[in-house]
Amino acid sequence: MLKLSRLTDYAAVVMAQIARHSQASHAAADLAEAVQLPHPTVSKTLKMLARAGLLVSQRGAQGGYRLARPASQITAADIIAAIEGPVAMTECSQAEGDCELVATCGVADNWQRVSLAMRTLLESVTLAHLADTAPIKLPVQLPIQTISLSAASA
Amino acid sequence: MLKLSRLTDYAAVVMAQIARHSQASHAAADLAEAVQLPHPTVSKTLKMLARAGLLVSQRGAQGGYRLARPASQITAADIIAAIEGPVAMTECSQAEGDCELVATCGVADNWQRVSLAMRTLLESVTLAHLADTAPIKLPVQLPIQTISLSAASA
DNA sequence: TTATACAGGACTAAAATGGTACTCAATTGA
DNA sequence: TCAATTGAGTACCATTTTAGTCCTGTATAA
Repeated sequence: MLKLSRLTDYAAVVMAQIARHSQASHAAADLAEAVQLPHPTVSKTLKMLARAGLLVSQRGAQGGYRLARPASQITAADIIAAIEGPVAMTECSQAEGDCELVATCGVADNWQRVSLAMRTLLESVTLAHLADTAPIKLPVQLPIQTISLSAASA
Repeated sequence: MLKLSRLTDYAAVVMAQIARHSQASHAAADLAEAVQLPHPTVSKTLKMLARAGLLVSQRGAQGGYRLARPASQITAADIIAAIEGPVAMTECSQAEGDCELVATCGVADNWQRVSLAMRTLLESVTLAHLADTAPIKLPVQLPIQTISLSAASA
């Protein structure tokens, strides 16, 4: 299904919630209440997002989380990477050389190109888009063979 | 990481192997040998691909698997769907109405649009592309807001 | 100094995934 | 018609990943 993990899904929802009131500081408990999810889980998600540099945290009374930068400068790829690690479709498209089947595989190169295209797509979607109630406008897909990714990337 | 499962990865490799010699019938054991993977696992993968209608199987002596249609008419999305089910990024983008958090979620619509764009991308990559040793040419990504997906799909 | 709120880590339960084994069914051809 | 070949189906187990909880520590504001 190529699905996001549930935590990643939560992360997106929570980030959107924060983005909609980006001036204020948000306590984990308040956010959990707002999005109707278990407190400890939301808390865990927030910690991961903060460690990835997408949120900044403030301890103590009146503390909480705020966006580390404007919502328009945080991408879907950032959020996914914060929870699941770098966006990559196959093992070998993240860690080079770990796969001892390269010889018999024969599709590695092409999967990596597809993977790159997906990452590009996810990088073109910002938190501002996600949080917006208006429909996102996504890049148009021109017919195949308009451009060679190999030329563009390598 | 938004990764494919290992079985899906195997499926792609095996399909590419078959596509490169699409005239012949391929026994599961031969394919396993060719791609250097455990027989039972390859066999399982082949069965799933056959059940999804991507391969046709022939029992008995001299039997084996063949492509159900030309490699240019089998897409990456087909292969992924055969093993993992329909391509969808979130729970709610496949089964409508199952999520009781719609009210507090606020990002469902937009995730679905992203999901659709990813599916479109995967549908634009065919088995013929994957099996080819030459680099795939992927659709060019024009700058955002060129076209509204909502207008295109809904 | 006390209440608030995040940080970090350990731990457990549940689910998905991957892999194996075994038996059955179909086809070919001797 | 029988034996060899090869896929089909199913049940099972091991491992890993994921999700969720809890506890203790630490920083901050009032």
